[in-house]
Amino acid sequence: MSKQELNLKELFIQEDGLTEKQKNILAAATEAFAEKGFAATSTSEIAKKAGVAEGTIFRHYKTKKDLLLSIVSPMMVKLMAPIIMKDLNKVLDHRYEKFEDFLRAMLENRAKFLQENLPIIRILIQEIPFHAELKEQFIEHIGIRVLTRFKEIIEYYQAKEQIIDLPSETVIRLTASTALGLFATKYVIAPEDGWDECVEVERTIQFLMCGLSPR
Amino acid sequence: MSKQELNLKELFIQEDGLTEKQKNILAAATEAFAEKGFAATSTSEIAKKAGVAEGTIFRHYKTKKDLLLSIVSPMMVKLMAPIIMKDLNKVLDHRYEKFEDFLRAMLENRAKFLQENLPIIRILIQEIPFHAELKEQFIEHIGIRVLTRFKEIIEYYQAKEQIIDLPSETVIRLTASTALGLFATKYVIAPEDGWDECVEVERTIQFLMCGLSPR
Amino acid sequence: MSKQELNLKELFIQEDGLTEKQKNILAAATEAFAEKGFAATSTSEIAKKAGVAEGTIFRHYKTKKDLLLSIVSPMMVKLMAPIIMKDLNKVLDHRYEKFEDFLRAMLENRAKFLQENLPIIRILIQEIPFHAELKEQFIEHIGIRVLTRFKEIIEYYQAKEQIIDLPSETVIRLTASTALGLFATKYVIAPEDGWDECVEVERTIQFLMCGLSPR
Amino acid sequence: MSKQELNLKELFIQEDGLTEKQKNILAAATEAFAEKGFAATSTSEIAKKAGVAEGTIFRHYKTKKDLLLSIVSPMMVKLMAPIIMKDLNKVLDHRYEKFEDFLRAMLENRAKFLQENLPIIRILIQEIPFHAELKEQFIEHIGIRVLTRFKEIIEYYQAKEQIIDLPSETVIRLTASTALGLFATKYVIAPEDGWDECVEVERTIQFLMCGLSPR
DNA sequence: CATGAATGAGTCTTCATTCAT
DNA sequence: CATGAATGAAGACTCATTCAT
Repeated sequence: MSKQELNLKELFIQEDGLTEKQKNILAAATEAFAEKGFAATSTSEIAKKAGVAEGTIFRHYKTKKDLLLSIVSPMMVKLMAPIIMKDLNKVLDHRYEKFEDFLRAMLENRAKFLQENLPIIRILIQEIPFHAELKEQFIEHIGIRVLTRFKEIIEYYQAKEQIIDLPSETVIRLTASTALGLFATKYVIAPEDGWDECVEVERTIQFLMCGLSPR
Repeated sequence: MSKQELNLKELFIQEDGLTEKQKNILAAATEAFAEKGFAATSTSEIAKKAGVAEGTIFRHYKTKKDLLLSIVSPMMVKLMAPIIMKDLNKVLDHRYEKFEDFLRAMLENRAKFLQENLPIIRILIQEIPFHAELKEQFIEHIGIRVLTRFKEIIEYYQAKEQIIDLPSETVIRLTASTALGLFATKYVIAPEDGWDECVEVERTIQFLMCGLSPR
Repeated sequence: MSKQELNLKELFIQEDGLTEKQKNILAAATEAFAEKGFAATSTSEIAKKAGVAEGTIFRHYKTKKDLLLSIVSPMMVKLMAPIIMKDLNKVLDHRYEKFEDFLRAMLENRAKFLQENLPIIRILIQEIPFHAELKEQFIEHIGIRVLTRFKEIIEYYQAKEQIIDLPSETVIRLTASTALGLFATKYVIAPEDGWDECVEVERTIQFLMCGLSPR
Repeated sequence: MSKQELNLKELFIQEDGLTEKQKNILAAATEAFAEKGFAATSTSEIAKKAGVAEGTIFRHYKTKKDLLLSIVSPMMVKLMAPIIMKDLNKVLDHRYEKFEDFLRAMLENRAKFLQENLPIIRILIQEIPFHAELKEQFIEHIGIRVLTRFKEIIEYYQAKEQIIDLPSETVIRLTASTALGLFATKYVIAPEDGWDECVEVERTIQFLMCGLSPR
């Protein structure tokens, strides 16, 4: 069993009511889906990787798609949204006086979340275009709820005249693009050359602060 | 035949040395791959959609993967890289005195390119993680060549002290993230609510100009 | 189910660890291969004849060629070589004083073996030219081992001055040709007219005895 | 074009009324059939090897099987039988006084014939079991006619009391087996070790002379 | 005549899923 | 609960053959 696999198993270990075999299946499926894509992964492959019989998969997950949803949905429903909410509360409770501090805290926090859930997020991003349920769930759990939350925050800092008075959607778009670009560079492109995370994060924050400063 | 299909056929009509059937196949495959993904699309499906026998596909494209590469490779090799190069030359030849003008021109030009090649670019983005050849081609044709060109341009404007003196890679990252975020919002997220393209483009440019202005 | 098929099934019934379906598959494949040749037999045909789903064949035999080897290899590895060895020991242990007695015993024994394994031997003979693995196995199991054994026997009778003092390879060639010609006539050519086996065997033995008598 | 191929083309060059392309097709098909078997050879393969378009094959030979028969039938109808007859006449005209001389002449003559037509004879042997037409033709052209001729000859020498007074069929069987075994050893088995043709031929003749001598 | 694009039935093989053990 | 043999529909791909050029 590879190191990667072990990490994946740990991801599902906190889940309750899951037998050892179920965790194995989820871990194996996650690894395979992330690597080859949902459609190109066979259930027999997952079974072999998980060390269970093919039938066992279907005892726990009615269909292959069910298995996908069982991996990806909780990530949105149970993990992502609540964590975000909780974190956001923390963020606000701390009452970061400056938008810059809020930004720095968020970036750090999301970076950690990403790091820990990379394979599942990969699957989510790759499969969303092909599965209507996923798209709906995403819009419901992430889209609407998270967006609403962010709007409040943006408006909070706009009221304090720390950031430019554009529509909050636009501010979120610009901020999110910049942040996602940072993470994408780190995980998709960077590996090769010298990537100094801290420095790049700081540059990104300064860029955002300047770009969003009130005119 | 749907309107979408007709548009796709037009995309391949300019290609020379392709029979009518080949163009049908490419259009059908492009539509299907973009819609369901490469792995989830069957060759029989493509054949039906293209109005040809399944065998006909394999007369022209040795394997299903060959068909994918025949759609996506020219997009990189023949279309993307050269167009970018040519456009960039135009950009520089025009000697946009201000970085802002360059930015505006680029954004407009790329938006048009995207619009015209959306389905193929979709496929490219979705399939790159699963096909080593695509990744290699992308790095070779887009990654290295385009990046090099952009570096020169960034350094040109840095020398003119119009933009901040960060490493050109960082400037490119920030600019590209913001631009891609703009396009992504337009194509993936926006459709629903009122999206005023011109305004958003202008806001994005202002954001970039401020974010990248020399301190 | 034809009588032939039943006979074939009996051939595989002694094999252990084979399910009923596997035996059906082997019997059906043997019959089909013998009748139409390996390349001209389709797996769907075998499945139908065996009364199983096509997928079932591939659960037990990874490829069609695997199925061929599973029929033909054991015939060489497990059956032919050992039986020959055992029989030859019996032959020598009986210490047939006269070469003629040895010849008669061998002919009778091999005739029985042939009779029982005719279809598989047909396949073996027909497919050997097209499958390198078969050729190699044949050389290893039959060619070298059997030939070595025969040489010893020939030399034994040469030492006793019962047969002519030619190179043992030549004696084996002449004897084998004559024996195989006998069997070939029986199975390939004869069926039609009156074929008195006993008489022909005796004539063949007399022919060999005279042909190989010391000058 | 390989040396083998050139030889094969020469084989068909004497045929009249055949265009260059037809000869190419026959040569290519002969080589391919002999190498991989009829069923495992595709017409496209033959077309490529012959340097013609696929359609060209079907212009000259209605079906693939037709092509097989066009290669193999003349070998029996035009070449084999007549040659045998003519040769046999020569043999008898020479009035070989001794059976031994006849045997030696025949062996030499057939060896040459085999040598020159090896690939086609290979195909004939391999495909006869699977094609009823071939079997019929063989029986008609070779079986009956040749057998009848040989019978006369055997009886001729029996009358002269040079060979044993067994049924002529039996004498032919014994002689043919021995001769075929000689050729088989030469072409199928021998290549490896030192095979002294002349010596082996002589030994074979002596073996036959002794085996068939009147008691 | 020769071509080679087109065909669609057919090939081997894989798949998700079921069910008796 | 877990298993893995069994399934048959579907997958990618090949084939012999046809026909317009």
